[in-house]
Amino acid sequence: MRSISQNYQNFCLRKGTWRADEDQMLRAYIKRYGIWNWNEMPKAAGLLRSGKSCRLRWMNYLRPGIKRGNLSKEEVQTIIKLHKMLGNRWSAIAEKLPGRTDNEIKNFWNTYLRNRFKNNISNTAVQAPKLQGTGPVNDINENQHMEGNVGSLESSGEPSFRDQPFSMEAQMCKVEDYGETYTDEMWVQELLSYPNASHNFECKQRNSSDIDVSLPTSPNILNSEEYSSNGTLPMSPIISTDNFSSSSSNPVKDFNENQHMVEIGSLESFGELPLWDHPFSMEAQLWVQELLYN
DNA sequence: AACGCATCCAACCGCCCCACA
DNA sequence: ATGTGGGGCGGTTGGATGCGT
Repeated sequence: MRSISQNYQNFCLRKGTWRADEDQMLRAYIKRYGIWNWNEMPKAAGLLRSGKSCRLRWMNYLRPGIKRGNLSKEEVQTIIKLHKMLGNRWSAIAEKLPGRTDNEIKNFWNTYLRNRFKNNISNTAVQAPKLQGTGPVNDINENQHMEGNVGSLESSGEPSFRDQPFSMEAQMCKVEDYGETYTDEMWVQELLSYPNASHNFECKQRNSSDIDVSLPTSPNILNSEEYSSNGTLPMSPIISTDNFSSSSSNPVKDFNENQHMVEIGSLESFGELPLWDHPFSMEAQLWVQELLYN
């Protein structure tokens, strides 16, 4: 139970964006006295801020060693990899990225990645993530070749992943993930193992046997050389059903002319799971591959 | 120039965990 | 065993900014 004086103090506290002088006061105080008690420090430092607010400001902005600016390609890859393993444990992910904060990673993920999956954008007008004040809006052109940059990916000097044309078969058949070759089957299993997917799966108390992720026959595998030299991405790529068994239990039952998976096993029942709410768009696939491709 | 919409991200909020009395 | 407070975490909000018309 909070005391009246505590409530009064909280009432008097400032909120919102930190001013430069507040930053300076907090920085100077911690430099001199160190961190000893977040709730008491603001008063001692002469700040009209809550301890929580001070802690957050320090941890996410003022702390020495904080990196500002775009995430590097390597950092993005690390985030994706760790998110696969850890889910939304942003602080755990941040530990592996020196200078990056959990808040920053969380924002990045929410903005650039989750929304990419969530949005099922028209398959001929794919918009790449836009970076505020740092780069151009990226559009995929009529030939479905992405142009521009994604975060700081363009700064690597390496040929853009987007410069490489992909057939839909190639996208579905192979994704390089840190040296691992992903088959279609692995791809589906990987997505099923997605932390949120399993969470929602548990919430719905579904039997795991409801989902059959096996692919009775393997689709043709194209290596990177093959699909990078295979001409341009077709305007309306359609994955050949010949690549899959016609088994009714096939999770990748169909691939329609709109480049969408019509049904992925029982996944359509994951109502509240954004990833599964929408079928994979061309954009989502390209985006993931761009980030994972070496 | 002005307006509306979209996007980003710093900051806040509520909850949880843990140490300690 | 229980209550309390500090710290940490993930989810969400809203102000700032960019962009298109």
